[in-house]
Amino acid sequence: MATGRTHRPATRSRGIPEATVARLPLYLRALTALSERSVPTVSSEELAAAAGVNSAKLRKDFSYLGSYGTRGVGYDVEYLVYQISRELGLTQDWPVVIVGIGNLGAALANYGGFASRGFRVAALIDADPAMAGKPVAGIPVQHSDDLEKIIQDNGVSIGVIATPAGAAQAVCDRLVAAGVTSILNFAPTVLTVPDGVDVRKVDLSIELQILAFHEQRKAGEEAAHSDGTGPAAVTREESDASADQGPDGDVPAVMPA
Amino acid sequence: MATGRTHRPATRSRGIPEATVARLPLYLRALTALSERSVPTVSSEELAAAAGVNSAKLRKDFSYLGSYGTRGVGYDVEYLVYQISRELGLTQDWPVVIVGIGNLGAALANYGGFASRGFRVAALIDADPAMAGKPVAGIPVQHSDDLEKIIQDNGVSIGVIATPAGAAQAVCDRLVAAGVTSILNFAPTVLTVPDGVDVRKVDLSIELQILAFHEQRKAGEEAAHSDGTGPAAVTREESDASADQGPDGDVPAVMPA
DNA sequence: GAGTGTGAATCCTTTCACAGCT
DNA sequence: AGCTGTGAAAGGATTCACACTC
Repeated sequence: MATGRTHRPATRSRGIPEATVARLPLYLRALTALSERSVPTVSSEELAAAAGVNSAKLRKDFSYLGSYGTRGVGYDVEYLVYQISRELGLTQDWPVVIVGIGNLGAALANYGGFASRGFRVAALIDADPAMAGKPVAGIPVQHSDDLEKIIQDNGVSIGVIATPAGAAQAVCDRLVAAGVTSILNFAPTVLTVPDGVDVRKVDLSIELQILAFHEQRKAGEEAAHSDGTGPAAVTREESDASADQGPDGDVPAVMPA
Repeated sequence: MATGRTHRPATRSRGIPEATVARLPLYLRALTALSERSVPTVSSEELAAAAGVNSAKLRKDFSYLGSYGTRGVGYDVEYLVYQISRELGLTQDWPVVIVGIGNLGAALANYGGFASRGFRVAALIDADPAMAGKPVAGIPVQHSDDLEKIIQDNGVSIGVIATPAGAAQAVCDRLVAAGVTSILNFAPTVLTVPDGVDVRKVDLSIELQILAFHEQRKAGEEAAHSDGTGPAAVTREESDASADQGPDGDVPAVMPA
């Protein structure tokens, strides 16, 4: 789903399934933690537990990357970190711009997770002239009039949209026209983009609504029979967060305050 | 994904596929927009375009809810809004607590999308004593010592975790112990919860990493010529238009202002 | 003995295409 | 004539289970 589906059938099989790609960052995070604790190797079982997936899935996922494990032993942590980083394109530095420096944009700018893993906040952009020059997370906000120039000067190909829904499509169009080919959209709107541009969306209220659905069901079930099924036993989360959706994101409006 | 699955073979079988559930909020948003414009009915084709999915999928999704359309005509907007809201459990009011009122927590508290659709921010909770009493989005922050009491007094069953990663599991445990059964997790950690508790996660850096993967692939593909440099100095120009999504084939506008 | 790598089976999701209602 | 609702086909993703390697 999301993202570059298209060019696939043809050419060489660098064919890693989307579902696998979506889990690689998870594995990477777990591996990084192990690496920091100087753990030299892990079994699929251990790593799977740390990442919150099951081990068969993890092994299958890794099999798409190649045979990086050792039978009877497990995986070399450092080596795997490198391989996954390379596969994800994180061995290089990606300059990112964030457009829309409201509460959310500021939160994103301050979010350490970006900088830590291959991403660098190259610029913050906002339409409000009053914001211009003000530093957020140590980076001065620039006015959106200069959007195209900023994109080009910094060679940015990834943009983050954190504007109100009403402004998102226009911002998106300008980003794309200026050369951005990947967009992470936080605005609750469906973005329309040309082919070849990837959009992923993160939609807070949608996630809550999905939870509400399950919550409601639980309430209904209880009514049926209080059952004696042993509760508990521990499971792991997982969920995929942010349904990825097609090349575009979500839906039209109804906006926030 | 997530969610406690399978208990019981399910007598009732309110069996709506997860993938469908994840799209219902999307449809709902599109329908709400139509409703506000007083549009009385929509065809699956139109609604699908607005939601960014294809019409066959949409019809199949709706078929799990029942037969709410009229052949030859389409769907009654108001009626569908009601049916989907009910299915998602949004006809009732869900009190939500947000734990961790940093940049992100504040952004969430201010996010209008919550209040608008069945959710009510019942309380903001933070571990920093200095925050206590300070209003964020008009709601006074409360100290985390009182977490259990707050949950119980407000009958909260949905919690949002926006704390740093290190604090997330402990907060999660306390929420669950106090009665919360659905958690939306923004902290970059895998949460372990008892069976019967749903966790969905939203992970910003994972989304970016997925984009980087595809971005890298694009760069590699056009490697036939030019460059030699990193992704930083890209000059793009592909983009052939025609986002696939819209089954109708309307070509997106690519121009900015 | 321990643990990876992977065909084969299973399950879930999407897409097709058309019968059937209005 | 138009559009929904849905079996059936196709495609993915997950899980099983075991041969194979260290």
